[in-house]
Amino acid sequence: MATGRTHRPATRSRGIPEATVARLPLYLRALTALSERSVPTVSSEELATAAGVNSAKLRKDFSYLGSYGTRGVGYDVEYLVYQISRELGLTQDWPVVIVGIGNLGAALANYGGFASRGFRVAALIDADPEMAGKPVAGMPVQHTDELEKIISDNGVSIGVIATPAGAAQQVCERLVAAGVTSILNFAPTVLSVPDGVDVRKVDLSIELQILAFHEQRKAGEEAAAEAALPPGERAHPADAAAAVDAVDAPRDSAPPHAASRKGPEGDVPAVMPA
Amino acid sequence: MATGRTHRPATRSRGIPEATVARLPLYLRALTALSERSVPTVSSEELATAAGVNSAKLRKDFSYLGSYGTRGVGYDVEYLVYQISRELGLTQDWPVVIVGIGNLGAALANYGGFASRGFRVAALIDADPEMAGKPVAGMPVQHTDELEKIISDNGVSIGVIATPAGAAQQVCERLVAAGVTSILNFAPTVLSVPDGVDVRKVDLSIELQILAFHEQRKAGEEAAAEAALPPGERAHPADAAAAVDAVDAPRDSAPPHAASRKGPEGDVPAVMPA
DNA sequence: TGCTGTGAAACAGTTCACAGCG
DNA sequence: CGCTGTGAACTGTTTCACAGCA
Repeated sequence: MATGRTHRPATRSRGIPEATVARLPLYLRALTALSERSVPTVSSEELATAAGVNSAKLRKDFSYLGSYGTRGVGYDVEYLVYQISRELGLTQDWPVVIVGIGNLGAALANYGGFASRGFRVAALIDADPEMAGKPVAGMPVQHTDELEKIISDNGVSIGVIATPAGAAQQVCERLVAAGVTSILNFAPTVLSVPDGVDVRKVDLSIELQILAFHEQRKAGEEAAAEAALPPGERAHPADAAAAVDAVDAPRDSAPPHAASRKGPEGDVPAVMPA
Repeated sequence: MATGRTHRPATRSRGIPEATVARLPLYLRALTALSERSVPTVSSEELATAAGVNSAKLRKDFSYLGSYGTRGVGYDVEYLVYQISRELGLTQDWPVVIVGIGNLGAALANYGGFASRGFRVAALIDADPEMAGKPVAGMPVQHTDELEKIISDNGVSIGVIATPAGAAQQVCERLVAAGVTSILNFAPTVLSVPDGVDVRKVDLSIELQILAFHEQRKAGEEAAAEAALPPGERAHPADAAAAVDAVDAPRDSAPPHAASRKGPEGDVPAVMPA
């Protein structure tokens, strides 16, 4: 996902693993909730539950930041909130621009969670001249022509792309040329960026497709369980899934395109060839 | 993220790694684009570039699905589209419900990428009686009271939660009780679900926070480069980041809460203790 | 005593590099 | 000869289990 690690020769310390970084916001959210309830301290166990991870992982994660806990007691909530915020760079304000004010862009502009944690929407930008001047989330939409000026006037380094796929790469290039070095991409396309620019993507339909994969597999397992095949050469889950498939029959798109192929077994894979 | 792997003792084959599954939609998208341009075959190199990964990874990924390529030539685009679609379970139709028709929910309802790849929005559900009956994306919003009936009447197994955080867990429980086994959660909260239910989450502010982390680090590295400290005991990037911090001064939230702490070095870590 | 912090083991994912097939 | 398919090495992440401190 995020790319462009500036090759640091691992000079000991301060190499916080990417996986850990990705969880810090989760911990922060849980801690903020505790803080609001004026809970003074938490154990790794409690906090881990609240954040939806296991406690060993949480402790390991925190160990990369330093020794902020007290043995026998736990972690001081306020202090941890501060340390994690600082580590994430949230003790400063990050102006962001949102480019592409369609349904999604507008929803993002209205999303409160943005402002609440160190991010400030500096501008909304859209290519449609009709949109220009119209208020969205209490802020006038500006035209793409202004993009470069907006970026430099506001010192924006984080851009959010919510344009259609076709426009994304071009917008991305303009953002980068204007000085943006981190991009959150909602357009369903791969962005190519120069080294040193980070891109993270959020793709709704990809997430659904991943769920569908697991869903299909579950259906397969049920079927397999019900079928109660004789043991020995037991069917593996995918067979059952394939069976379900056969019942439903291929829906749209490319039909099997004849045999003459060497997939595991024509189209309905049985047991993998040894 | 996705949980509830039904412990299969790895009876050889058909254990497609989660990381690979997460990339299949990416390959599929790239392949679909090629297919539309009537490109008959691609090499791993070309396809990898289009999908934004490296070719070794792509070949390894495909090797989990079977041997679908031709040595010396590449992959047949149409055939691969079909195989990946099938593997992902997209040869069947998945009805989904969207719960929570606020800005984001409405944007999701209007999002075309849903329908285009095997997913069909079966219903839009909201708790607000005012919303009931109103058309969103050409479809009347239904009240939460109908949730259970909608799920079972349509055989929905995938639910999308776009409610405020406070309502998410409750909605989740109702969805699960009604038969949903895969959930895509946009609410900024941790959902707890029984075994066998998959949850994937999309959290805008988390993505931004991860970007902020890297952004801060970049700023730190620049500063370190400019400062040109004497070599030998070279400052590591975090020091510079801390320095930036000091200039900006802690913004909102918890102040340092005094010394008496054993973090790397009080509040402004210098060089890590040996 | 109860909890953190962390080495060490286990596991997952990526990259390398090349054998082997069309 | 060019490209796939894949063992093997490597890198990153998670989990275990327990020493050690408050």
